[in-house]
Amino acid sequence: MVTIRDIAKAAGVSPMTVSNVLNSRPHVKDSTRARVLQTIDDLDYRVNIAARNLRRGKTHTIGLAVPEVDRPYFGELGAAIIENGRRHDLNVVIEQTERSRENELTALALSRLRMYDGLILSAVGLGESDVDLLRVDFPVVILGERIFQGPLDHVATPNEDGAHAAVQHLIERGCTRIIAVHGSLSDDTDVSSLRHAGYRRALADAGIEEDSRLTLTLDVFSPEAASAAVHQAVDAGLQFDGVFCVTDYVALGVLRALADLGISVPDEVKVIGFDDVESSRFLTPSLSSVNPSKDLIAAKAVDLLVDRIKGATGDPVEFVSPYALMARESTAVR
Amino acid sequence: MVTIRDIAKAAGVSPMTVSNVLNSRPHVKDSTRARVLQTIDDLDYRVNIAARNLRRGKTHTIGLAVPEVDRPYFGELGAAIIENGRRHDLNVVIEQTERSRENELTALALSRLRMYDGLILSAVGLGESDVDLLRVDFPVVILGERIFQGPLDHVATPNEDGAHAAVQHLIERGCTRIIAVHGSLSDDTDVSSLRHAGYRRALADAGIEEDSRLTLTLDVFSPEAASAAVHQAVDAGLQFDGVFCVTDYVALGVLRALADLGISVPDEVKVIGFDDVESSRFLTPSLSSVNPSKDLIAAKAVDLLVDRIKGATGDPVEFVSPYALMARESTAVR
DNA sequence: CGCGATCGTTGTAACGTTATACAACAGTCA
DNA sequence: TGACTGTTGTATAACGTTACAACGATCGCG
Repeated sequence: MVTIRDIAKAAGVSPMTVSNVLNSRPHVKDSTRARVLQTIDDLDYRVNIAARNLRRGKTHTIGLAVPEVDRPYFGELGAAIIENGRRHDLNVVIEQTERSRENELTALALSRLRMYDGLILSAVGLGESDVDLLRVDFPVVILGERIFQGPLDHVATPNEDGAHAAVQHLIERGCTRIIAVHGSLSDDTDVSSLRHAGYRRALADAGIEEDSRLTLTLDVFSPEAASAAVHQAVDAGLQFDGVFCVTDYVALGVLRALADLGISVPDEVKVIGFDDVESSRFLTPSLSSVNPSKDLIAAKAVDLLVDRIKGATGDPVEFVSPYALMARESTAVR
Repeated sequence: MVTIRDIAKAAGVSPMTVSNVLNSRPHVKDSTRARVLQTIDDLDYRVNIAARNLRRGKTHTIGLAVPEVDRPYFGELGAAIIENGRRHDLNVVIEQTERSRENELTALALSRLRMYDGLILSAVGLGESDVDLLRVDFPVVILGERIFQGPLDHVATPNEDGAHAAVQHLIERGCTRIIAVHGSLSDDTDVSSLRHAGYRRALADAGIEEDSRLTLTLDVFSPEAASAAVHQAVDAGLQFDGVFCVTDYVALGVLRALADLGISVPDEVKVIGFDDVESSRFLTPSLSSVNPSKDLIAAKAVDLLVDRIKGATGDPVEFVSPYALMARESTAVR
């Protein structure tokens, strides 16, 4: 392995001068700089990042831990975070927690942390009860779904208000019997519960009485499961004219099931999702959805993290991103 | 920052003994071990990974560089690689190259490399002409699309044969005028060119004469662009009864355009994609596609990389994964 | 011409961990 | 008794980089 010392020897300078050249610091004569660069090129030298990180105590890298990298929403979120990281000269690496509380704690607390200057954690497994475990002396921003009044900065999705707007939109378009398709409502702060609260509030605001049979709960969070749930509901004779899906990902299965059953969207049933994933615009029918301003979420999360990395010590910040309702064919009136 | 030395002092042992405890090495009395562990817990000590990596010269982490993390195919690939990495106790981090040759070279050659024990690079910007730049003395597996007879192990997608099977399938279902929707055919080894070759061979095998007007080339690789291209072709009066899409991602735009134009799939036009992304099963109509055995690709890539990390020095391996044709509604005959 | 400021460069000492070699000690066996 | 084995522990010296202080040389200025 070629080290800085080899370069120094070959170029006839001290290791420190090589280091100065590598870091484009001033106070190096142009001719010396050129000679060192030439030597670096000749010997095909590469900086050893581990050594540099050790010495500097910084890695210029932040981690992004998401539940699943193969869910479109998290792919798009990752791309947005990477883009914002670049603005601050930060390298971003993505890790997967597999939706498990344990892995989220691992990402958060375990040794690996030390390879990053900070972490953006999209938490779905951790809950209010884990607040004490979040007291880490390390820059972390909690992202996305749950509400935390914890010790960490939090960038939240407008879950309840967004869901409220979505369901209100269905009601405005004439729906009165609206199904809600959710993941399991494990506690009061998971995505499904928060969005369900918005659903209920919208019904209440419109004076529509809630019917618990209209809430379909999935044990697995997937289009397959959503599709199966809709099939089962229809087979059981459930009447409905609208479906609010907790995510676009789930809506994919719902739309598919309705097509299988020969139920026309939007004529017989209107469907709306949440997340406004790229592909939703291209489905047939195109899927109405709530856009949670992913780019803003990413920008805010990175900015907050950078502040903390720089040493900001203020109280934890809670930021709820705005949302926009994207009305498309799946909720059209004709 | 609490170091191993602090623990040693507090527990009344040498730093080396703490290290031995941390790495569960033998030759430490149980009582000593317990005392050290207690001290570690008391002082809330965490290993400094940078220091350990420097000293050990290993990181137990591999990188996966993909063009775009927000394309479903790469999300799914990432998930598969992570899963296979776990089998070898390897941490996987994902980076984005933005489809640029330059960034791919950066990921490959630049300093960052040193934070990983190896790299899996899904190359779309690099070409045959860059072969010399690939002579790195570092474990790297090239993934996916292009053909390389380079100095590195290569796990290839069955591009030509898969495309051939897809187009043959269209022909068997009665299509005779088949559009091909591609990205730019920049050289002979990019995805589009390879798959296009399969398209042409299938036409030739069936005795269908090629019509160059039926090849639609996108300058941007997106559903939007694909949709626009189909609109334009139809407006120009182009007659066709089948569409072969270079990826499912592009097919999304094609299906959407056909729906906009009131052209029925599969009755008037049959459509097939490539990649067999998860959502394709749920589209209406569900999209026929070529499944390139993503899991096998991931497993093979990780295995090869692990071998190289362990020091295997044999000739570069070229592995082409098998494919499976998934016939769905978009190519059904009724 | 003398003095402080600036420039270009260097030596030294870490950063926190671990590989290596070896020391101290107890027990075993001939 | 002494040579040996095995256990438990430690001292030392790195890994490759960079912060810091300090050096001689050059320069501008009064």
